[in-house]
Amino acid sequence: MGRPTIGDVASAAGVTKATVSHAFSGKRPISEATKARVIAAAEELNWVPSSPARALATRRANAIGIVLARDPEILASDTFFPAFIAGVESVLAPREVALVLQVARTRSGEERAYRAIAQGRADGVIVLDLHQDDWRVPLLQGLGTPAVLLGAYDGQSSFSCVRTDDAAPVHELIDHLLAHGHTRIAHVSGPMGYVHSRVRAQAYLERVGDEELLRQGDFTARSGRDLTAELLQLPDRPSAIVYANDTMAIAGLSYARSLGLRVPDDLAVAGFDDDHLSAHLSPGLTSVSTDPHRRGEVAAEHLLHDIAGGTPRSVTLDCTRLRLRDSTASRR
Amino acid sequence: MGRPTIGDVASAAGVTKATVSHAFSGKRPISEATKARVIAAAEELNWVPSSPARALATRRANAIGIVLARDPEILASDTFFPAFIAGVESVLAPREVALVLQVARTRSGEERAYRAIAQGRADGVIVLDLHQDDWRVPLLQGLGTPAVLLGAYDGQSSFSCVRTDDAAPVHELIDHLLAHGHTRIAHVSGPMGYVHSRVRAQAYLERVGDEELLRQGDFTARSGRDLTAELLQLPDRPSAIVYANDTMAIAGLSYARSLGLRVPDDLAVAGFDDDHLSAHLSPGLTSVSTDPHRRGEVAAEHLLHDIAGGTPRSVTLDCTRLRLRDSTASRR
DNA sequence: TGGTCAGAGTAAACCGGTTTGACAGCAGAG
DNA sequence: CTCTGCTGTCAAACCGGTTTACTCTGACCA
Repeated sequence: MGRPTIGDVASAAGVTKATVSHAFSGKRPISEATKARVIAAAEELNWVPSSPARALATRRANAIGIVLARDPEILASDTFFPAFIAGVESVLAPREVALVLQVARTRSGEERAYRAIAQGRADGVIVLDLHQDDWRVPLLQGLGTPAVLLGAYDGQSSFSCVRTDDAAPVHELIDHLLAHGHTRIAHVSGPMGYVHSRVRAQAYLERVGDEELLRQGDFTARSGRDLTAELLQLPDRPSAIVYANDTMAIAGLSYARSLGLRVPDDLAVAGFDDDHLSAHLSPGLTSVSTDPHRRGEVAAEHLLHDIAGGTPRSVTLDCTRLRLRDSTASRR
Repeated sequence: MGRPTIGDVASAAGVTKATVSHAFSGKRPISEATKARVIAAAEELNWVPSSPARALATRRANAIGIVLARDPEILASDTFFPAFIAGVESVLAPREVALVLQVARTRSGEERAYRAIAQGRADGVIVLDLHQDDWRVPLLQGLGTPAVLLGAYDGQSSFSCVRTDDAAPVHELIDHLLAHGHTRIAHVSGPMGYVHSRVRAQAYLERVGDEELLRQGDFTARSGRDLTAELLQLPDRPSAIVYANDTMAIAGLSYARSLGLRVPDDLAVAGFDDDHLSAHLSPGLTSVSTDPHRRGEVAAEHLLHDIAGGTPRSVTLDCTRLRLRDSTASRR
């Protein structure tokens, strides 16, 4: 005999499947005596309801999904992701909801993954790394799957949104640099397709005015290094570089140093994300902490709320903070 | 009408459910003409088979599980985890197998999670953070669930094992320190319940001989700091400290510096795990890289192999490498 | 004394797939 | 000309739960 089924429990307790089901769900009154017998039998047999069977019958997977389009390699060096997942799980775990993770490399694979989720693998999804006019939003809307968008979506959507104010800390940072005498401030952004990259770059431009010192990177250490090299070769090189994440900032910082430049005296450097080691670098790396843990919690809460039938709500979290450290200390 | 079912596709194509199923699975011969009609109908309706239904019928979830007993907070600052997941996913993604992640805080929650997986949420599990005589091994054996153990399990088990040689790089490191004149070398370990912590500590003891300078930490920055403080207060304080992970090492390093000690001149420091930023610290942190990505790949491959009915196999990967950097440079 | 109603439980339908057994039609062998 | 075998399809059973419709008691009320 394989794993025990509800039928085994039922006959062990001398009742029918329906009674066992009701005894556990409480959706129908069951006498105390019977309930006790059922529970004892279930315990005896070590019965746990089959989740596919339950999912099929209730149309609830008791799971939420996240589809990652990122290259697994990039995932690995990302500081945002584990903290975000941890936040999500801290909400999911007590309710015994599982998290289904799927990585897709191609657009069609990604689409299949979302479809698979929509038809039963999970009850809803959290959408990360929003693009402008992201195609996933209409897709999910068409599929009728509850979803929570992380970041600002500018189109129409009936989904909950969890936003943060990324512009404010960038403004604050640039104002700080300007106030300390920097006149040529560069920015190494993330891919402009991402809404969050664009918002940061936009905030930079609002203060700096033109795109002369704006370079588009891709969040990898390699691009941080290469674009730093490019910027430092300019005839009138920047005295400060603001990167869209810490990984690029650190790669840039190391490279500048390898040229003999001193940080912050010859070049001020700032990142974004506040990797947990950034405070321990030497000099400490100025960065913007974004509390991905909290964002994970809130996103998960909103999603569960929507799945339960609540009306989608959008929030803007106040959780971005500029962390000034020595890499942008005053110039002597 | 809700999402299309196989029945909708069948009637659209003018055949029965069985024919649709066979047309896709190829388990029975179907004429080219019919097959084309079925596929067209499915495409037209945007049909994707319901995974709970399929899972129920085939007893295959097409997913593998990982249960994390770690506190979500610790997860967030862990460098091993995202890279490991990335490795796992790089094997899973092309086969369209999903990864089900469950975090449990209590022992009973953890047990429920494993039971839930065993009865259908997933087809197998990867077991992380092995303890000595880990209770999960007999549990999973009893449940009959395929599993892959990450690390050495000393008891009997019929599971595949993916091991690494953690002792060799520790030996190499300590020999290096001894060769450079260090006589008092301390070790801040992880919790001794973990096999990997124990292996590292054991390797340390094999070279150092006694436990006087061995302290048990818990992988958090806080414990790294506190135990460093304790060690540095000793009358005959150590000249080198080897930590069981980078997070503790960095916290210890910062603390030592805050006391005015110079690294490596007054105190040599080494970590374990080789966080991607460790090479960029200043001084660069000596550490041991363990290639979690590769371990994830291999673990996933073994698990899929076992799920498919293969006989479990154990491997020892040669993927730990000592990375000597300035934090343990020669004393002047 | 008959009617209503709540409580406890049963039997069967259903969720959406897969798989098995049966069968019709047709080709080739004996 | 029948028998066998193969191809292509259908109908029904099955996976393991949940849910609905229904039955049977016994208590309460008028």
